[in-house]
Amino acid sequence: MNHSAHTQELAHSGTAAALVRAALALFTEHGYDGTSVRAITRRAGANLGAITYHFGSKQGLYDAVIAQASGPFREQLSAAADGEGSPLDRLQQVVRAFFGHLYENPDLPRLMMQQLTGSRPIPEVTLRTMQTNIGIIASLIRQGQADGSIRDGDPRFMALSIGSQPIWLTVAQRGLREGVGIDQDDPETRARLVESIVRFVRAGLAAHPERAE
Amino acid sequence: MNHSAHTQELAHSGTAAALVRAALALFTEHGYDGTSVRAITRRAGANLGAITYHFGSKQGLYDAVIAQASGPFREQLSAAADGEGSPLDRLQQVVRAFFGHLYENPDLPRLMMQQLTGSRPIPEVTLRTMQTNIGIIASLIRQGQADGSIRDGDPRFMALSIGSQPIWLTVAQRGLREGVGIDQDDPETRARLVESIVRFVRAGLAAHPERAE
DNA sequence: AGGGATATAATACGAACGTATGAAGGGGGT
DNA sequence: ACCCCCTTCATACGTTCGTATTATATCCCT
Repeated sequence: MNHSAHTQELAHSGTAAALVRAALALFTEHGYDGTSVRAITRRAGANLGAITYHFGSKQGLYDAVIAQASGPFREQLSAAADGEGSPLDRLQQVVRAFFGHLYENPDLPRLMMQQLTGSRPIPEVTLRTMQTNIGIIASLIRQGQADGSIRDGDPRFMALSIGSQPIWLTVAQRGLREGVGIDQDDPETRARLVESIVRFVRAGLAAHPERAE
Repeated sequence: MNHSAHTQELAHSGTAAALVRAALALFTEHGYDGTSVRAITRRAGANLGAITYHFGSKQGLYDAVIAQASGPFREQLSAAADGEGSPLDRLQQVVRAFFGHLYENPDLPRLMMQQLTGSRPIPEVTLRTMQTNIGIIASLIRQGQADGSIRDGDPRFMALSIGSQPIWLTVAQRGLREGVGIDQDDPETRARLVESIVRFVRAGLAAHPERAE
């Protein structure tokens, strides 16, 4: 039997990787309790016992899924934060990167939300991801406050104001389409929405009113 | 048997109301699939068959729970929108009311999030609630744009920027406490956080820079 | 006071769940 | 060719699930 440090490696025999892929889709769609090991193995083309064999248990597979999905998020954001320009300009890039990554990995925010709204312990990697992302934004804000381009206020709270917008907007996508008539699957709508958020964030932070950008 | 228009009336025999109360708590905590009818009836002090009898099925009870929880939200918000003062002042009040209601009814945002991230159809009442709340905020923004106090931009998108903050911050409460060290259970922290959001929103909307409020 | 609707109770049923078990494949290394 | 280890497979076990069924209380109305 195997299922030891499977939260790291993920090439495996193909079966394990297929299980993670299938499980990511199903957990995202139906939640942990709503997804059966039979559904996962069927979708992965694997045997019913494959999850027990490779990951020890359903929970073990879930942990592996979370770890794999959360990993790249932090890197992408800190890359945007290390760019060129004034703090305000870089924050703008961070917001765009935030949206970009969430739009390309729509599973991630849904999974994170399920963890936050659920009752089981929030996985370590999720907490770290939140902490890092808030930290990145807050540190940019502090820089802007130091050079006078960003107004006063607790940088961490302001970072929450910023981060909440991409997260909620991507999580609520389905509800916004069906209930409010805003369809983020339409590229033009999405672009205008992102730019609206970017402008809102910039205006919410700036110490002085700004001419056109 | 009964279970007809039970989404409306809710006084009932006491048993039905107790079922709704117990179900609200358990659905919020563990989700729909994570909550068994046995757990609900046990907590409500009712017989196993009570859910079938009063609501027809587990899903019927869930619908009743959603309807009861979502109802008061819209009213509270539109009350704040009808207050005194400039559009910016009233928007400020709306944000405070938003937070106030979510803090007092912490089940509501978690339930709504579960619906948005889940796969089953989003209940009609939830979609209506989203629509109304966005509409209220957007209409205040339009007023402010008309009198020149609020800058240009799509009012509905700006409304999303505003609404996303109270919602996400209350839903993510547990994660923020455990992962970022921001504890909204502490009244002082909460107050400072809300005021930070209010200022952020005001700055994000205002057409002209403003002196102290 | 008695009868008919309304509510609660105890139990049964079939299906689906997560996991355990043991047997059957299937390639390298010697 | 052989063995051995890793993987896959088929199937069984015990639980728990949502709902149905049937019997017993409880209450209002004339």
